[in-house]
Amino acid sequence: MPVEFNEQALILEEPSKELLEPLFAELEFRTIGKRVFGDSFSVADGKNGQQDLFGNTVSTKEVENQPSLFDTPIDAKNIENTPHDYQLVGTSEGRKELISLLLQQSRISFDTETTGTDANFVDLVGLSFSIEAGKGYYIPTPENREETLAILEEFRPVFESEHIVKIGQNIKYDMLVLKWYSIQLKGELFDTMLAHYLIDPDTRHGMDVLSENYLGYTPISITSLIGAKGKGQLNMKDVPVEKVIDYAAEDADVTLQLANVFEPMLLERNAQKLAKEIENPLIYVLADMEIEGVRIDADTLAAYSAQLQEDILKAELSVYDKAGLKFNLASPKQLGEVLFDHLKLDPKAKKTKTGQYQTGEDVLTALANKSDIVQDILDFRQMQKLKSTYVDALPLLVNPRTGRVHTSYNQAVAATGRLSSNNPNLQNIPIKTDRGREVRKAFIARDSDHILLSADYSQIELRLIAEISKEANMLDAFLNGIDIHTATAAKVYGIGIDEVTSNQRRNAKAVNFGIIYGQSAFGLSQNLNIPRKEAAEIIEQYFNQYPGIKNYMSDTMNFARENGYVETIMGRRRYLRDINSANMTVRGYAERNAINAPIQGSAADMIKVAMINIHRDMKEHKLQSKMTMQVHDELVFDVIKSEKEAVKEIISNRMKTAIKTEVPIEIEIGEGVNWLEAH
DNA sequence: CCGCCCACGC
DNA sequence: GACGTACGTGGGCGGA
Repeated sequence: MPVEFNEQALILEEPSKELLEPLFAELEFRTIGKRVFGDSFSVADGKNGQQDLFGNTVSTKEVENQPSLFDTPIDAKNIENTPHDYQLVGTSEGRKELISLLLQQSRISFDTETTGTDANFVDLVGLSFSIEAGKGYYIPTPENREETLAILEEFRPVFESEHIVKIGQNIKYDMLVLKWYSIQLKGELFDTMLAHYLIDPDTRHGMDVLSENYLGYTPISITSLIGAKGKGQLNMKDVPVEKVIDYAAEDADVTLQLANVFEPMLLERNAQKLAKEIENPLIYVLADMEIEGVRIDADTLAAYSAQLQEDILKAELSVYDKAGLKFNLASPKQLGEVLFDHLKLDPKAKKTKTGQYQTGEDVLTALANKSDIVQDILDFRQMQKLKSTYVDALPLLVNPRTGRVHTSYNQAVAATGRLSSNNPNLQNIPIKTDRGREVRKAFIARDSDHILLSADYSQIELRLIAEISKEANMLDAFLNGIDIHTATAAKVYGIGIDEVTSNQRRNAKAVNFGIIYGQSAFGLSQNLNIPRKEAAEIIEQYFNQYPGIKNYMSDTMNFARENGYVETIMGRRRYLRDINSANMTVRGYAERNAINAPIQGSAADMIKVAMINIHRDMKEHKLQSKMTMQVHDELVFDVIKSEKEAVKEIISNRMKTAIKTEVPIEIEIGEGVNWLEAH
């Protein structure tokens, strides 16, 4: 791996964790944490220390008293009342024995303990393994990097074995930590977080909650080790090793036990293939993309920031001038009061449920003819957003080890099967406005020998709704290569393709998107700013011309009502608990999910398959170029110029053929020195 | 610290 | 009469 390690960067006193904390708390990714509660902790601290087969101190606790009905609920199992055998493996001889034991296994679970939550910045503190429920091993790693590397070298045959299945909870994190130490995990993976994501994507997938729900066992909380987050929280490396043994070994143990529970559940829910052929293999692809990172032109952003700052100030002063008073323009509450109480721009101004005036973009735009203050406010908002969220934030996330930004793709957040991205979020980089597009120019190729290449699926969700519904007219339009929104307009308005006006196409486009989301006539009328009656007529014509779509919608809803779930082309399920609710609002939400989830989810399935195949092809052809970003229907590559044609061929082939369909799948490939040019 | 409002993407 | 377009991430405000 072409990564230069910088010793200084490795000794981070304060890993940048503020941003990650909420995410990891939600995932209960148990490496850094929450809050100390007292000290009801009992570990192998000598008083029950014994020698184990590795000649190390053993932390064991036999169940002395079964909990009585009167103090602890019977199902509230925890380390205090549950037999376990968690061992410290702290010597070279011990490790040797453990490694030889691990190498005999067909599957192992493991976990890493680290100094923080961002795999790209942390140091390793220890490793834990489990090969049998109730048993676990903890191997502390020294603070000295060279010594840790030496220990990891001992474990390399285990991690890099093609034959041992590696079980983990959010194993991509551990994979990345190991990659930063030049260990390349290999072999089949089983991620308990992803298994549960396939079993029930709408619920939570953190280890603690999974353990409680499926094992009836409450794991040791991270806060009992490192304390509450905020000032005074310890780092895992500062926790005495005897405390970490149980915590870490229990993690590996619980993970193994969860895998044992989830494997049959995956089969029951028809999700085993998705796990084995899509989600688990994709972990390798995402880890490679993340560690590769993306180059950012910090100088361009710095210059743009200064310019924005100037323009923001101008807009702000203009607003204060026109309003006749100074206030905090960044405060929607204050702005609402100025616009509607002081300037009285709209006597019927709507308020939010918290009693503030609404000042969102659509509200402001509707007021644009009342006062030219509105445009200044919109400009201010837009520039402020660009500056704070992108222009100023991105350079702060450049990793000093690599000079690149390394996003994290979350594979278990979006209930439809999509990925999400954070730190930074590379899936919401601006594109719609000129000011926003400037940000895209700052995403650049690795060096002058490289270019960025962007490949987009064209109208993938509409193609998939045509595919799934088998709607003949829509399939025809795609098969004949007619622009789908123009074709839709011609149908809806009963005119020829050549007669469609740009306004008619715009309306048709809005309906096409509305259909995907289960939009109503009211929603369409709002969106297009047309009378509700007109919107209803357009929708009626739409269903007349595309009867297959109408059938798809009612069939899908009936399926959901009967089965309690809907599914994608690949069988990815989303359970809709509220589909039969008596509450109209709640049920309506579930019904829209029933329509949308198979479409959005099938598109997610397709690009995931493409990514796995592209990744494999690029490795097999020993190409140096890298896939670096995924934005739902787009893949971005950092391509060495000499490989351009070969890479294009692989991308095009694999994206088009990821899933066999009747509807033609088309992609667009662009290239350039930056992301804006490539797109 | 956290919920709300707002705005960026697909 | 209320409701009213899917899925996300994140910055800043302001009340607790």
